[in-house]
Amino acid sequence: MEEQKKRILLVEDDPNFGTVLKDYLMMNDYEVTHAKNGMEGFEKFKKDDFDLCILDVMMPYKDGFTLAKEIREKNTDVPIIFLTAKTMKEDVLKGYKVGADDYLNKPFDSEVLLMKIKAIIQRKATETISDSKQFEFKIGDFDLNSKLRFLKFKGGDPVKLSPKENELLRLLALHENDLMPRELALTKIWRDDNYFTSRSMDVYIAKLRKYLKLDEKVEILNIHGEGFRLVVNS
Amino acid sequence: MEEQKKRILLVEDDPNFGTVLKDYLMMNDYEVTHAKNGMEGFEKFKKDDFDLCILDVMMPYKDGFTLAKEIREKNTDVPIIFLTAKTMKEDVLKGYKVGADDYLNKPFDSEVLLMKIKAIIQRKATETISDSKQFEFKIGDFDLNSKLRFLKFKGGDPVKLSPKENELLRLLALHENDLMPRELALTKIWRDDNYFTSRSMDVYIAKLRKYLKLDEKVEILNIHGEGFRLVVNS
DNA sequence: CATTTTTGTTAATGTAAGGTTAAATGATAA
DNA sequence: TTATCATTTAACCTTACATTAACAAAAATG
Repeated sequence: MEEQKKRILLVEDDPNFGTVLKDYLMMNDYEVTHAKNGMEGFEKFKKDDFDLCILDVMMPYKDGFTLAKEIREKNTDVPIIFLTAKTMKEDVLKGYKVGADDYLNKPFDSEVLLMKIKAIIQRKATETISDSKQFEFKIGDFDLNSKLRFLKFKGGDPVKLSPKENELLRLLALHENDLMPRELALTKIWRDDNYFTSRSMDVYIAKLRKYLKLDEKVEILNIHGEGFRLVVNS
Repeated sequence: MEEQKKRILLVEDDPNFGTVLKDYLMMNDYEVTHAKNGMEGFEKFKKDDFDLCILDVMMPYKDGFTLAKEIREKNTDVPIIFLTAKTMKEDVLKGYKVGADDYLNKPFDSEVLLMKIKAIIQRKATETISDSKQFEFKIGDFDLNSKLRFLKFKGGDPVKLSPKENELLRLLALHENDLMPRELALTKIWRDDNYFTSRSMDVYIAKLRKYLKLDEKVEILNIHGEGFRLVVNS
């Protein structure tokens, strides 16, 4: 039974290198879409579902980081590998901030790249078991539509949620009645776990609590030092 | 926001390099156990729970790969980072085979190492969502949920437990009707066994007894000089 | 039985985490 | 640009926790 080939988006402006790499990946049973710059890369990304993105950092018009940021806005989960010239520490660090899964210094060994690709795709595969896209939730008397970013109470008017409010409430809902670790929200939503992001999160928890007050059966409890718990009392 | 410090097992035979690295990691808020060879590394690994292992590949007696294999037999999940000299492709590939999460070529940039450590530990944190076994206990008429840290008596309201209360009660429950040695709790929970931690533990025993008074069939007995025993009389 | 050691209990203290509100900054659209 | 909204930072406050102290009681020791 031939498994579905994994799809890779390769964004690389050097035509020679790009082509060689694409061929090499295809020889190894990946389906590869090659974009020649950041702009084109983003267009192709929007049109298709990819299992992995490989982005060159240095590109004219739109560099790899900017592209990665745009990609992350659309999709918080696709793995991203950066290709950086030499050992540019700056780049590496910046890459991790944007949510890179790995980076490689050019020139690199193609077998190593292959191992990394395999490892990363497999990792995502195991993660994505319970992560099936869920965007609509019933929370007590509320309906949350986190695709359209609104929260509706019984018959009332839907309230618009800001992106952060929305993502946070969605994460809580995904773990309804269970612990939603602080760290999880911070890394998934804020992509950084420090004093300030943590404070920011608390502010958003307060906002959500305000919204949710309409239904007194619904509350967000804190588990000191661990995280929060969205409970619906019946 | 002092979350529990993450624990790293560092196995590195070069004493200078090892010590420097250890200090650097400790300065960055990790708890580091330094083993000077593979043998010692494995002993220490068995004795404790670590969030991450950093293994030098080249070591006398037992090299990093062999050690990694042994570690994997005990634990399929701990992230492992290899330190390999130069760009030894062989090593890198072999490392991935053994289930490495990453590798670094010596010499490496310490900031990069730090980013990798952060990224890897965070990744693991998000993966470890549904481990709901071994966290729920029935103690007489009580239900202990030690993941959500609450203790519920029959129909009553759940009482929140502090981290220490929770861990201690959980340890007692794991040994229900049996001796739970003082030393065990002190090393597992307080990570140190001295006069003060011992006094602190007694304070927590008192707190637990207070909670458990609701059910007169449940009590915590002291075994002088040995430890405590959680008994449920039927 | 007197003394030392271990355990029991309560209260005080210091620190960290979380809550709340408002102001400052950033980002976006009119 | 202004005006508007989203997000972060700041300030201040409250609560939660762990430790330590102080003293009482029990158990062991010789």
